[in-house]
Amino acid sequence: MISIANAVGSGDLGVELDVAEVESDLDLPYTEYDPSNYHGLYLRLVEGGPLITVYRSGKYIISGCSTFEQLYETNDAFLTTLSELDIVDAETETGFTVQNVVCTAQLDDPVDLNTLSIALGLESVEYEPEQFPGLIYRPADHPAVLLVFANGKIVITGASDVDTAEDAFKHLQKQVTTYLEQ
DNA sequence: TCTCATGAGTCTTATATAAATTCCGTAT
DNA sequence: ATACGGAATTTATATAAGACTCATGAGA
Repeated sequence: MISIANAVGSGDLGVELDVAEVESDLDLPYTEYDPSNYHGLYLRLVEGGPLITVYRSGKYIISGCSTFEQLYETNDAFLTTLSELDIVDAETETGFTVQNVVCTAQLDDPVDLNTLSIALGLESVEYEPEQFPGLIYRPADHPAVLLVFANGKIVITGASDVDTAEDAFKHLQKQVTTYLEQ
């Protein structure tokens, strides 16, 4: 009932890098390094696949994955590629961690966002339709942020695992059901 | 027929959300 | 000098506005 749209993870290679040099050493379908635009080196191991942003410090971010499996596989492939070029040791432990998961879900029915903002409690809601069509809900006891749209579509973001996102969504569903009954 | 204008329809961008990262500018 | 905020990236979501293309009509 909820599906992952984007998973983001980060790790640390533990070595300082000359990212311009790394870019030229790699033979990838996509690389981009333009310090005047951004100081991170962008890499894609697969065309159209997840994006890896590598920094001078050796820290890196992988984004654009639609499953955790793809995220970890991308991380493994990235480390393998780097170790083959002797940029890092094959045994490098990067402490790769999932940082954020963006999920989508759908409520059974359309919702009136003005009514819902009152039902959820104005203190935890931001809803300014002229600025953005979605209602922004930050549940007090769930570490995630939900975007609720009038047609019932939901975006859950800010959670570091799917269970947390799912709990937050279930909580929202319960609140919506309660408000419908009143 | 050719050119210009206007209309319609499509496409892009901005708006907002989270997280990691580093660097640059500003403010104290 | 230190501290802090904004910048770019990804992704779903939905609105509006502006940019843009193509067509058709009218006037010359």
